[in-house]
Amino acid sequence: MDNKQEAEIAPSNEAFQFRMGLNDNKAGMEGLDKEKINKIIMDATKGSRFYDNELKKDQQVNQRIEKMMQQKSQLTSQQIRKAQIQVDRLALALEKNRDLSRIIVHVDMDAFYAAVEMRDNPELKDKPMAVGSKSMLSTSNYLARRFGVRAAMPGFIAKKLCPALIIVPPNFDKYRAVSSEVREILAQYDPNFLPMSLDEAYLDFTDHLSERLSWTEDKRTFIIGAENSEENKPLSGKQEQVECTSPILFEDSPSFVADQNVSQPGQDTTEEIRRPSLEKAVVFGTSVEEAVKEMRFRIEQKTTLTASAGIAPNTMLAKVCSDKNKPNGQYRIANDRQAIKDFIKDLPIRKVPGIGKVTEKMLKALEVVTCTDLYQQRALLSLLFSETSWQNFVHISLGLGSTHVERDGERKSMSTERTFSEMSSAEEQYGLCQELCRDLSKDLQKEGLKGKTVTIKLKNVTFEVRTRALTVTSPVSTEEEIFAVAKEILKAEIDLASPEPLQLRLMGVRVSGFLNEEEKKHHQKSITSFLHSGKPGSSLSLGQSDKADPSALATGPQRQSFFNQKRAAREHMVQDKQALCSGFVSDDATKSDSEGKTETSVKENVHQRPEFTCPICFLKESGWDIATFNKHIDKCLSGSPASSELESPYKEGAVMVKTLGSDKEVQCEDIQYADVCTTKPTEDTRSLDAFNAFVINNTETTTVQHVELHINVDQCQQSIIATSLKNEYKMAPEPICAESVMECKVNLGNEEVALPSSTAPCEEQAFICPVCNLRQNTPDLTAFNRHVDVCLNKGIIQKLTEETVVINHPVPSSQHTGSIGRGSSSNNTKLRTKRPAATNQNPASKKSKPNSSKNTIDRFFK
DNA sequence: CGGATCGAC
DNA sequence: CTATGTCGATCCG
Repeated sequence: MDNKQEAEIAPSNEAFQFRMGLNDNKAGMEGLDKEKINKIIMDATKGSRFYDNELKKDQQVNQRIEKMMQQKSQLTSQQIRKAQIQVDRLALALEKNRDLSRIIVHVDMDAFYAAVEMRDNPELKDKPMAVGSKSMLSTSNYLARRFGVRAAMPGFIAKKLCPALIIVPPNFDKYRAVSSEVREILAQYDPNFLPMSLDEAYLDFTDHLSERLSWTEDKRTFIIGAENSEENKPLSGKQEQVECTSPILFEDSPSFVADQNVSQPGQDTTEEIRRPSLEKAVVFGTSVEEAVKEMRFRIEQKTTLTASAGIAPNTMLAKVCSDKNKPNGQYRIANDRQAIKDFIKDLPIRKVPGIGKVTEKMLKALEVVTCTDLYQQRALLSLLFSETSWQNFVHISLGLGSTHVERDGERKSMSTERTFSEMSSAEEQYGLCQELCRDLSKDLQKEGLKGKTVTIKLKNVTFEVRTRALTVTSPVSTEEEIFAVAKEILKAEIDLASPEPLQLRLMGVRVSGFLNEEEKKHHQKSITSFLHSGKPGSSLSLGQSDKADPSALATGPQRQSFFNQKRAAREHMVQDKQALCSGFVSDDATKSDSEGKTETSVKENVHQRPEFTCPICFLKESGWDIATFNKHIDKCLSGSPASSELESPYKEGAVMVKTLGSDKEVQCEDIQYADVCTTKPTEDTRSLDAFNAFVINNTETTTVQHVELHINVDQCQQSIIATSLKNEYKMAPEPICAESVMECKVNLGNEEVALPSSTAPCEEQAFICPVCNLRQNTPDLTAFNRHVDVCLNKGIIQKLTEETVVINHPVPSSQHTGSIGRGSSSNNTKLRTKRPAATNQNPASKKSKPNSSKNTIDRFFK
């Protein structure tokens, strides 16, 4: 038993291995070496129930890896080659589209909580300390880190590593206060900066920098020791300025405080810096580095705390950079492709945000450790991981990331949970559950949220976690409402464990499935506020409103909402967009938030016009009373067309066809554009042209033989362009149209993707009608387009639902028949796959099947 | 929709 | 004695 245990534990111990930080354990300093640290941790860990559970989790990961390796062993070189082409195509497109125009900064306060505590209590300054509780630490100072004391480590283990460790309970209010001081400074470099937590934020410095270029020197001059005057203003505004005659120009790498406390940020001589006698003016340059130094300088002046920063062309790289010269340092990757490549080359994947412990281990099993490995194995990875995952990998290995900082949308859930000493009595458990519901309901009501899904989370004394959820029809928010649901779930769990009591160490309650703005209005049956938020036109203003006021719930973050989609679709169909505004509130009404004013103006508006206009389908009706009108809107909102006059939004389609000769290199001339509008010509040719231009620029001379098809439906030009780059064969936003055309056109390389057998291989310079499959060897584009138009008009376009359109082909070609919308033929499934949102920062997740965890589930709570 | 898992702070 | 709390995303069934 023992032997076997040892053998199994050995490889798993990696999970507990301590990772030495870059700046740890400098020679001559007090501390522990890595081996000692690991031994102490192991001794304190082994045999605990926590450890048992960790081992079990580790085993599960190992099983996933095993499955993955087995999958890998069954791959043929053929498959890999094919995948390689696909992946490379994505990589090529991404590379072409690389945006090097932005300068993103990630700021990160050094050991934030610990630093604040040390600042406010001089006794702590030269002692190892950490902030947290006996059971869990949230951060430690740099002295404590030499002993291996880290965030997310239980206090009792930290004490074993470092008996002298002082553990300070957290003061979140204080941290929040300091944080907002810091944020005031950040806002001056990017008013739209994105805070990730109290001590971290992303900024887009691009705009600041271009302005900064024209700034006079005094706007970039600051005084040391002036942090107490509400803000260290640029010199020009200062009256009591001191000896600005000899400004200190900053040198390159050592920062302003470097000479005073380079290795010991905790022990800095803040008194001296503060003392007025030391006041000096410093001038910062106009470069990025200087600007960021200036920002860090001001943070330190104001708070006596240091920050580190990373500067890069995108958020992912900036984040990695900010870690590079921490603490109290900064690092920049130039906006230059080669610089990025050099940086990425040996970067361990674990460093990149989104790659955690598990992903690291899985990739390690495939001998992927650095970003270079990640790139080299891209084809393999695309076959072993989910689409979102491998595409994320490709992004990472190319050093790509989000190039803009955007605030998150509305919250999706709210929860509270508590850990406690073992609890077995059902009575107690119900009581606790109610208490949690009470707390949660308070929080929910603070934000005015109601949700339809209640989830409870239970953790065993053996650390097994299980969650149980229930979705109810009417949204809940009060303690009673939530508890009514939570109680049911809890009861079911208690009953399930039956004679045995539940032995819990944690319980949590979560509410999700919030009503969105529309649904809220809907629920209130308040048509006035509905109209208020539904003013057309606001979504056309190029996202300005978003940035300007992210807190404006009424109009702001609802970009992707059902309502806006409908509205946008409708707007696009109407030639004169101005016309839409008639009958709605005027601009200033939506703009100002003075409630009474807008309310009345809306009411008047509705009152004075006996004619109602549905804000969703824009149907006008004069005979309605408000009740009928509301009913109509309800119907419209629920997704079914409330009016038969509602036109199909799928009026336009445009197909881009590239016809390539076999094994011939593609030249720009080979690319033909066919506009196959169904019933109406495409309205927005400008963006279509942009799209074509892109494709043409993008083909270069690849040897890949393929046909691309892009369907352009309703208003989504932009997003289609963006997403089509991600994956060529999934780009059609309207699967029906895409498939029906694809089937006769697609010819993806010689041995590649299976095609309908009747499709003859394309010949060079030949046009094939996407509808009737007719081949025309005379390359007359206009004639061809005319033919396609005619052909399409013969086809009957039927609107089945809001989302599906079926084209009945006049040509009885076998592969065209059948309803393509629902279940359809095998190899086309990809075409129908709905794309994920085109976000860059996706945490990786795996495709490999979940381990049959039946066993563990059955044994849960035993 | 429900449940599990990952990842970040 | 003693291993957090909260949130979003993703994947699978």
